[in-house]
Amino acid sequence: MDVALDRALRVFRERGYHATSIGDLTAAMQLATGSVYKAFRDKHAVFLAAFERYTGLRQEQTRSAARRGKNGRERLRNVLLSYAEHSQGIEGRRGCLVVGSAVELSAVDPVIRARVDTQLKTNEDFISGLIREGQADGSIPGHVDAGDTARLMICITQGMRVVGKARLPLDGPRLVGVAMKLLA
Amino acid sequence: MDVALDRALRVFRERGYHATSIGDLTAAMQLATGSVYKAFRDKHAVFLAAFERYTGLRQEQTRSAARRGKNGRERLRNVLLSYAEHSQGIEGRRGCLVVGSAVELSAVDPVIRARVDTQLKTNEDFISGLIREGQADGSIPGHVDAGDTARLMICITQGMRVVGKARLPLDGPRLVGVAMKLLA
DNA sequence: GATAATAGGGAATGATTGTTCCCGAATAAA
DNA sequence: TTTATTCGGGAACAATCATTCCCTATTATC
Repeated sequence: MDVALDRALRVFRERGYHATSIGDLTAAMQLATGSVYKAFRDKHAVFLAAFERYTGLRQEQTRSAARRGKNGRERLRNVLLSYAEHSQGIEGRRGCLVVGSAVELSAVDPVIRARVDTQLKTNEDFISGLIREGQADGSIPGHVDAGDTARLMICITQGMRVVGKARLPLDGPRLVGVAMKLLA
Repeated sequence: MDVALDRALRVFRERGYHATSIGDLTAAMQLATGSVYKAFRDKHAVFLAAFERYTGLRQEQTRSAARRGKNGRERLRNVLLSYAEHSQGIEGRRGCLVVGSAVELSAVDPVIRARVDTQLKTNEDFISGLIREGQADGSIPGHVDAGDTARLMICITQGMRVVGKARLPLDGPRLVGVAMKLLA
C-alpha cells in the first residue's frame, strides 16, 4: 500500500492535482478504481496522503544533509545544496509537491493551503535555526538577521524548484556559492 | 475584446489552467460560449493569448521600475523591489502566470514550456545586463559573476511569487535589503 | 469443512468538461 | 427597402471526469 502511495505521489508531482485523472492514478498505483476508493475516501484524500508522505520524506532528506556539516554555516550550505540538487535534472523536472500545491491549489483549497503554510514555516524555522546555530558557534556573523535571511532563502529554494521544473539547468555548487554571500 | 482578455488573464492567474473551466472563462469575460470560440480557437489559445498579454505587461512594469534608478545597482534594487511588491498582498495571491505555467503545464505542454523558458531567460538576461551596467558605472564590484548572480536572483523572484501565492507576508524592502548582499 | 468477512476488480452512473452547431439581431451592401 | 453578412448568444453534443455499486476470489472464523 505504501508503494502504491509512492507511485501516486510521483504522478501528482509530475502532473499536478487537476491534470492527474483517477485513471492516471489507478494506472500508476496498479490498482483498480474500486480499490483506490476503498483505501481513500476520494481523490483529495489520496493527494493529502501523498502530500504528507512527500513532506515527511523531504524533511528527512534535508535534516540528513544538515547533519553532515560541522558548524552552522556548513550545515546551512549543505541544506541549500541539497535543495539545489533536488531541484535539478530528472528530480527537478519531477517537481516539488509543496510549490505545486501552493501554486495550483492554495487559492481554492483551504485545507491544502494550511498544509503548505505550515510546511513553508517549518522549513523557514529550520533555516533560521541553522543561522542562529552558526552565530552561536561563530561561523556566521552576529549582525545577520536570521528571520529575514531565512525567508529570503525559502524564496530561493522555492524558486529553484520553479526554474528546475521549467528544465533550466541549475549548477548547485555555483548557485549556493553565490547564495552564501547572504551570510556575510 | 482586450478587456475580456484581461478578465480571462485574471482568472487564469488565480485558479490556473485546469481549474478554470470555460464556464468560468465566459462568466469572467462576460461573453457567451460561442463568442469565445469565435475569438479563439480553443481554451488553449485563450490561455496563450493571456500569457503573452501578461508577460508583455509585466515586462513593461519591470523596465519602468528599472528606469527609476540612477545607476546599475539602484536599477537592480528597484527591479527586485518591484518583484517583491507584486508578489505580496492581493496581487501576490493573484499569482504569476509564468510560475503557474511552469509548475502546472511545462511538464505536459511543450508549447507553454517553450514560452516559459524564453520568458525566464529574458528576465535573467535583463538582470545580468543590469549587473554589468552596474559594474561599468562602478556601482557593483567587478568580481561579481553576472550570470550566476542573475540566475540566483531569478530563483529569488520566482520563489517570492510562490510564497506570496501561499499568502505568507513579504516585506519587500527588508528582503531586497538582504538580497542586495549578493552584489557585494 | 462450511460459512462469514474482507479485499480487490471493473462495469455502470451522473456530473462536468471542452467544443460545435445553429439561431436571431444588427450592420453593411445593393 | 431588400438582401447579405457579420457577430454574439446559448442550446446541444460527445468525451471525460470522479464516484458508486456490485461481483468474485481469497482469507479468516466457527
